[in-house]
Amino acid sequence: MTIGELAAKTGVSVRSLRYYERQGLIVPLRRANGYREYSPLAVETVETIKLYLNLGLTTEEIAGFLHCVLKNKEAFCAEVMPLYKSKLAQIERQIQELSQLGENLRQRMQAIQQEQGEIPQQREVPEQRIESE
Amino acid sequence: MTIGELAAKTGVSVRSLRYYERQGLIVPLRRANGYREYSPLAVETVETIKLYLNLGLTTEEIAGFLHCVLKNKEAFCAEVMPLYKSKLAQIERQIQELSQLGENLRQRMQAIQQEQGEIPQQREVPEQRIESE
DNA sequence: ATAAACCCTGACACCAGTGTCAGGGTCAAG
DNA sequence: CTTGACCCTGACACTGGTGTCAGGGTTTAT
Repeated sequence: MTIGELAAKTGVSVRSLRYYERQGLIVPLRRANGYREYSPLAVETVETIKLYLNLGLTTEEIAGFLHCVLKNKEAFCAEVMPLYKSKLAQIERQIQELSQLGENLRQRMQAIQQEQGEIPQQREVPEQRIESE
Repeated sequence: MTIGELAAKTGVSVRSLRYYERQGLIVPLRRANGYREYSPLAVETVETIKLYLNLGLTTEEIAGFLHCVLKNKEAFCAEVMPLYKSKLAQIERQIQELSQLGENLRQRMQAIQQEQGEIPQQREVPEQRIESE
């Protein structure tokens, strides 16, 4: 199977397949002419990679346990749980930060609306101040 | 005031001040020797930039209304509200996506723990499958 | 034999802000 | 006059996955 055929079967671009290879996720054989030769199992491998990418893992993280989960059930791969835990913690940190940002934005928006309510006549904006004055 | 002095007063690195200048946020005068010369007002300007960066705005977005808010109250700058609204919507989208990711992770973690509970004997991992086999 | 469709590698671009280095000028205190 | 501290510009790196192009080789069907 050539890279183009694998791309068609999995919906992953040729570009991305070559990137996964560089990341050590899927390393095909080579034909005499230099073309990549993928085994039929490669389809399942790529689908697995897609699954973990959709879980928010990076290719580098996936590289750490992909070989294991291709041969075993996820539960047998000791690398997986700690990774999921730290990834989940990281996601929750990000949500926390974004929530704080959103709260700040809401407060500012509310403050603006109050000011506009207090001074309904919309004053026109004067000329801008330039730092180099 | 030189760029180093402004950096010391604001806690913003020299590198970042030059970046803000390239983004059009703060444009100082130049001395005869080419050194940047900042007015005392530059401190306030940089503090304002910091405030908006902390709100999650980009330098490009800040550039669109910075001149206005330096001269007026925020409420008088028509550019601000729509920007806040779209930024807030964007943040909420990101939170939504992260929450979905986290939910998926939690479900996988739970599934793993159930499997481990059902099959307590920890089988050792066999040799890895290599794609190029 | 030629054209179309495929393959190869290497490289730049994107996003955003910052660190850091190279290579060179300036200024102030000793 | 020399030294150290400061300033200048330009450039690369980082993050992470993908698009895209250049420049070139291969294969397949006509």
